[in-house]
Amino acid sequence: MKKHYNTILSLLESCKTFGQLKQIHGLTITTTVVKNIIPLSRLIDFCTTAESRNLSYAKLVFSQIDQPSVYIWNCMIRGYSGGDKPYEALILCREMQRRGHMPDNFTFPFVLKACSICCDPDCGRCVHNCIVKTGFEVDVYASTGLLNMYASCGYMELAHKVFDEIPKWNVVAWTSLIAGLVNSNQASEAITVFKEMMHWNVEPNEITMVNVMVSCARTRDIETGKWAHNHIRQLGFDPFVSPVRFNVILATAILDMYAKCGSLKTARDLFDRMPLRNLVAWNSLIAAYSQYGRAKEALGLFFDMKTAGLEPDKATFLSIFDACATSGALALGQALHACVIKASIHEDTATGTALLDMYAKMGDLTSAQQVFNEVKNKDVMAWTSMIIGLAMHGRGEEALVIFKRMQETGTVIPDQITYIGVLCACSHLGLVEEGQRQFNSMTDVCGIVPTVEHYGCMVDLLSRAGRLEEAERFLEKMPAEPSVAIWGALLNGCEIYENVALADRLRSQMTELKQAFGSGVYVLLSNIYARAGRWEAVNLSRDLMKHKRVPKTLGCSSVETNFD
DNA sequence: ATAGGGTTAG
Repeated sequence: MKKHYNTILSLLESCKTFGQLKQIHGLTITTTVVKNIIPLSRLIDFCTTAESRNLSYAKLVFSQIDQPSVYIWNCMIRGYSGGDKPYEALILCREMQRRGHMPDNFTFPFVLKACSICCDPDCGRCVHNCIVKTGFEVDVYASTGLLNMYASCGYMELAHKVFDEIPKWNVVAWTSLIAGLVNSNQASEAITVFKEMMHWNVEPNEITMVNVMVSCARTRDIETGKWAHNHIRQLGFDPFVSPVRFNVILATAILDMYAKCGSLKTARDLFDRMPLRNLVAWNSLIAAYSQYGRAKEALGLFFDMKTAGLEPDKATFLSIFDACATSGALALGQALHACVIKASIHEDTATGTALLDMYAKMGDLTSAQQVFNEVKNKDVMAWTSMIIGLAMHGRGEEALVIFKRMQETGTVIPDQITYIGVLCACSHLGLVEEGQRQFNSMTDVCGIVPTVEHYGCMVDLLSRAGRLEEAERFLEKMPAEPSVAIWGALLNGCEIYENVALADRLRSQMTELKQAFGSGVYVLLSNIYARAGRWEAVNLSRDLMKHKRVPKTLGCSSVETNFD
């Protein structure tokens, strides 16, 4: 009996595969070792660790144990918290308490992980209370778990509070806080926290630096990014210097930092030096080429990727559809549309949106609408892309119909971009009252603070309709300096409706500004004065250019070019 | 005997 017991324990020790485990389990039954808690614990441990997880088998063994120890409960909870049914971990934890076992310092990290994955901060709060009640709030693992739980549920104030109460901040606690800030779109705060961590002389590790790189990428802070890269080198784990144990995630994060900040040459160089490139690395560089207007190179890299044997995923398609749109590669776009359908991701919200956006930009609104109709869960961006696509192509009525349908869903709330499309549609249709109504409900009902673009749309709308005084009033209300396009829209109205007095006022206002104006504005002004026979004023308008030493090339608008 | 933080996208 004792001999069997020891044999089984040593067999379990060296057990590598699930097949072996089942044999050993059989052995415990035939040798009646089965009731002994230690081999059972080992069995459960094996079935609940990440590499060899088999939860149904673990559950089977578990159900045959009369009095599971806390260790066994913990293993089961660990297994579920890392599996595809994390809420089962929460149920098990409750069951464990019902059967008279209090969770311990090992239980909490697992349960909190389950709360994070389930995004269940209410449950997380209960666990928090339990941690306080059982006196484990001083445990660094429990606190870090809490910190992560709050951060991943978006409760950064609570995460901060937990962090502040940790007695001694180690690198993991700092990194958790940094990661939490990154995940809740507070990348610049993450950098601040990182600098504070350095101030406390806590040495960052690779995971810290991944988060720092992501923060620099998101904030386009290449200065800190370069500094951090250099620091990684000094710490001796720059994957591009010592690729012995190449950390592909850190390498990709560094690559992406340079890529997002527009240092495409450096990014490309690093990419070429990577001994191992995963899909994320390819996607990062493809996205950068696409976003920095180098569509041809994005497409080239995409084909290289296919040659290298990698299959594009959603992220790849997003960049590629954009690149197709800007380079006018309709045939390729259509072929990839077929690929997307084959991979059955055409119903995916982001993919569908990128696809419809591509068709809309190329003027194929029929296809754009078809794609739009097939998108399963249309979010704001899907609706907005469709609205802007229609508005851009002079199909304002349909744009407004789509907007109405969007409001009727009652679940999708328009954002500031949606309203740009809506106001643009009104402007092209000459629907002054409708445009004003929409502008008001945007601010009053939706609480959106209008940006320069929104005011620009209103100025454009009113100018086209000849309601120049109202347009001027909008100009005065603008939160920032009007863009060239807005001055242009108003001057355009002055020209059409022959309002020289307003043109005069605008000219003197514009002369006061530091901003540069292109020859378009000058031409407009000159025309207005010339038509009114005010030849002496034509020279005044020329001052607008002379003073600011503006090159005679046209500074065209963002508002106009995007939507006309 | 069990534990915490990581890369790409509109």
